[in-house]
Amino acid sequence: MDMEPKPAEAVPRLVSALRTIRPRPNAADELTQDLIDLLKQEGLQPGDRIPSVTALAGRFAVAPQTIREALRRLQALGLLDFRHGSGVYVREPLARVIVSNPYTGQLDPDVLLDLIDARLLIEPHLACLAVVRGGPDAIAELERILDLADQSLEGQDETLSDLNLDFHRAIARLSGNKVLGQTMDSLLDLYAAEQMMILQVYDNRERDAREHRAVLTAIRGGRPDLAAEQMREHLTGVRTVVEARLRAH
Amino acid sequence: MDMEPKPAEAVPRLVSALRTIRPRPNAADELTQDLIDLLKQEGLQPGDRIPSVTALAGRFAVAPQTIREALRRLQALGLLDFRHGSGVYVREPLARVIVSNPYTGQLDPDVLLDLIDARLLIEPHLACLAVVRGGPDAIAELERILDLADQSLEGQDETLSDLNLDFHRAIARLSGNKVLGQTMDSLLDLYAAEQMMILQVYDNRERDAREHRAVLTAIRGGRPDLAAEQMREHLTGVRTVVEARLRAH
DNA sequence: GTCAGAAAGTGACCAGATGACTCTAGATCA
DNA sequence: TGATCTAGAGTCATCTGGTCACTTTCTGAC
Repeated sequence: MDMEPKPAEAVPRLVSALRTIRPRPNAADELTQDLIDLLKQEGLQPGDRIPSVTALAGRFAVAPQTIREALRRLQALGLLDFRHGSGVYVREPLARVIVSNPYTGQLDPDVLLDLIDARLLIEPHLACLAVVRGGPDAIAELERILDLADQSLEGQDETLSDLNLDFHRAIARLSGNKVLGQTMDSLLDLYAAEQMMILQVYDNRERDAREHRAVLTAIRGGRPDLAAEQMREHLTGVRTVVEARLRAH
Repeated sequence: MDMEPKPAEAVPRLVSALRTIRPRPNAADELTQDLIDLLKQEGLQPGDRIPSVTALAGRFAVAPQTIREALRRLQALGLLDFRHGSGVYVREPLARVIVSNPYTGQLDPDVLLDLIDARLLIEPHLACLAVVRGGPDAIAELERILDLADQSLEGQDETLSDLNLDFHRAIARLSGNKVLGQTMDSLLDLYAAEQMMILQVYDNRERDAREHRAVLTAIRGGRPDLAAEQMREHLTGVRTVVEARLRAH
């Protein structure tokens, strides 16, 4: 029963002819969609700078504040990156469909365990797919990440942690399933934030390195079931350690 | 320096004493976090109205526009709902960690298939968990949804579609894993939007109803493996239909 | 009691201005 | 020559103050 009294004068979308008058309520709502369409159309990639707020305001014939509100939404979704005095930059592929909430403070312990359980369901399957779809160059990439991690075994906590997560992300990407890849990216974002906060000294460096190598070996050997099993064992170990650590506190 | 004539009466931040002076750049960044903390602390639930923009501006001693930018981010994450002339309302549990991008236009065909494959990995597992964790009242809820769906078999497309998706969401919630539950909610949001756009007349009503009943029967019978298998079969069927439909076009 | 209309509250948006930060092209200096 | 410093332009961050649109509520007439 939605007989809208809204006059709804067919609005010409971006590209060329701009609308003459933008209907009052929720210009920013449509603007957000229009903006992302425009940025996609211009083929902007992560790292690229988008036009300035004032330029966009001129282009869409709205006030700069309205543009800012629309861009803020895309920032919340992790798609854009604001840099004071410099500009607004693309951060993630603009077609990304699944994202994580960047404003979750510290996760509840049970949510953290749910998160690991989710990884435990998804990642072994991805490792399996990675065997099927991974070419030589992809395997070389995985190897490169683990080599860098080995070199950082004695170094910064954060660097090593990032590299280890990169390994997991790379496998997710390798699976070829974009949705699952983005889902894993989001889950790992959450996990990384948590790791920085309460798992700072979770120091199973050698063990992580060993288990990651085992996964890579299985992938290189073309053994999907083994890759899944190694990944499962690895994450089960992680879960055990995290659970013990949560209890300790 | 910004020697503001502003008296800067020590702003009483939430909880207790926080920073005295808010650093100029990116007030909205911290504001977003502070706002969500405040709303959580006040125990606001989905459906509740949050304080007005001007009230919040006064409370945090910033301009209304700054509050708006912060709230826009939470809107993009699906946590808040702006209603012109009425107020801003809580839409989702504020602790939600995984969300979908509401500004994805039409999904690429391969992404849509990836989406179904993701469901195919996750949902059978959730159906299995639902058997273990589901009590009598939960099963009654599932039954209620399917009964309503049956009554809508001849009615609105959209109503039936919503009910069918509700069935899947309910099972995801039943699993007890909050992260996987939210992940499924996000995936189903994407699927629902797509369904509205290109699968309008995907009309396997009776078949859907039958297969949903089969899943429910397995859950009620306390047979986890069977529930997973029925869910897998159901989704495999969906995938086949969607794939055929995509090829047809 | 019902209904229409006024009034208040609230969001949507614009215009204009100031401050702060980044980046770069010249100018300066060793 | 080459490195360093500086001034300026470009850009984001925020404030102030206003107008309009929509919703909700209350009031008064019927």
